[in-house]
Amino acid sequence: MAKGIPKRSENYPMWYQELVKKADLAETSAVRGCYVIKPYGYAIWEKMQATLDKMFKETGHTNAYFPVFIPKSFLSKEADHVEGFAKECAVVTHYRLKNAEDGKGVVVDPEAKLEEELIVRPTSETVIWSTYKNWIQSYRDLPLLINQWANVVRWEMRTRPFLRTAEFLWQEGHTAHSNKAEAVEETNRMLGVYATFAEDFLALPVTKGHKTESERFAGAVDTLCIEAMMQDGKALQAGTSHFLGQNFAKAFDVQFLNKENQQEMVWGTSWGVSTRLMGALIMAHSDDDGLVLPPKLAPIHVVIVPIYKNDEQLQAISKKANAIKTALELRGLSVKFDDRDTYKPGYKFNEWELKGVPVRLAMGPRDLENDTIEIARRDTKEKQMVNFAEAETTIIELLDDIQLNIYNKAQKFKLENTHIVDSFEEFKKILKGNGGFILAHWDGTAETEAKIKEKTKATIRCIPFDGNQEEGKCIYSGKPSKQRVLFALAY
RNA sequence: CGGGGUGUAGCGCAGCCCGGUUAGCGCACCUGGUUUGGGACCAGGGGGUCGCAGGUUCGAAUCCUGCCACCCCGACCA
Repeated sequence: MAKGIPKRSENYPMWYQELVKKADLAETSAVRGCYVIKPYGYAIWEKMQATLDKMFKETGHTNAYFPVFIPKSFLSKEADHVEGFAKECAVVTHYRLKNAEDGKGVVVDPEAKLEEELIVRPTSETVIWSTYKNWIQSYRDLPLLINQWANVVRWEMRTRPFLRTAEFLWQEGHTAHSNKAEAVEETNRMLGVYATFAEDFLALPVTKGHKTESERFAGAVDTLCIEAMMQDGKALQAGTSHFLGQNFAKAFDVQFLNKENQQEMVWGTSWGVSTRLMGALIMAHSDDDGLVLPPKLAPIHVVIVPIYKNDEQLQAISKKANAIKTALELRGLSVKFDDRDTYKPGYKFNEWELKGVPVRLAMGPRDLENDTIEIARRDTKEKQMVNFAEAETTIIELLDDIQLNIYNKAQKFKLENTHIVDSFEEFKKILKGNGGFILAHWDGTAETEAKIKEKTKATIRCIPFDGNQEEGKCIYSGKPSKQRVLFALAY
């Protein structure tokens, strides 16, 4: 076991936080609730960004950037929206400091009070729709498909690295359409992009579905989401895509002239994923030895650790190590030759395992003699000895296998911990035990949903797309229901 | 904002109850040497206004009072 990390099974939250710290992903900062993302953690985020950005462009979107400050009045234009975010906004009231009269530091200059306070964006619908009003006049201006990479601030009471932070990095897509069908299609398309990204890159199986009315995004007509299962059985919302209807168009008076020369309100969508995905990645795959990164998102694919007793051996090993490094790099892989002479091999093995590097190569005197190399995979910790000449192809195949294996393992875990439940007693029993996803009937009312939450802390994560239509009785009220919904404890 | 806890070296902690040499240990760091196929060892070394402010006392990390900060569990949330 990695030194200093608690066991996953013993204290999951602490294991998670320690892992984030020990694997060099992030650390607490001077500002409460704000975290520093360290270079290794940021490198993973950059990989996610690059992949998503490509997918957005492939679906016709372009990037732009809007201001971080939002005039207070903007936020109140959409009633539900302001209600949803009002409680967690950082507000800028002044624009200047001055030297304190007692000579101790600086104070806010009361003379420099802003006429209208500015809100540090918790999300950008309002600034963006106020801008779209100027950009959209005709049906020819539509659809407008924009994405923004940005930071947002939500003043949360309790924070946890990556999962919930006062400031976080994300992308937010904001699109405008001439008709409802097209906007709905866009909402679905982008949820699909997220699901594909989660499954193919994060190696994380997700459940797609609709949020219930009470869990819906503030200002949306419909909120779609992908929900993933963490290793403690809790659910994590990994991405959302909102159909905004004409709510923001009405709030900001965004109209267009259609082909018949009639004014119409624009239809909108918005969708986002955040650095929370980092949390998902960590919690879904890591083990007691540290991170397990899917090759497609690993900043370093292969690390080479030399084992040597003297300079001549190191020279000989370096030559071969650099040869395989170059060969793999030509295949587009990121390879690290760890020739630090300040640490022993055992230390390096543990360190790279902690950091989740998918493949480790070790080469020592024995390998020089036999013309072999040791290949170790992070996910299963299996090692194999192969002829040096075969190393390259073995590694390439191994990386694909690891990506697949990590996904399959997560998928198996998800299936094993998804329960079909027909009584409230069993429902409570499962939540008290290992948790997981619970598929149960619900009468469709917010009252029942709230009661269940109050009694069990479990929430409806989503109404799954792939749920079979079947007659049943609500697990709590006994009233008729047509479809099972997904319940779970959530992050 | 409720309930609990902790502040002592970069990190993790002991010492406090029962006041008394120069405040200690592990990790990390620096120097030298031996090591190197799963977190090396030996020797030497550097680093502290014991959270802050008062008080009690011949004497306070230790006792008392006040303040501050942070963490955990709830409520809130991507």
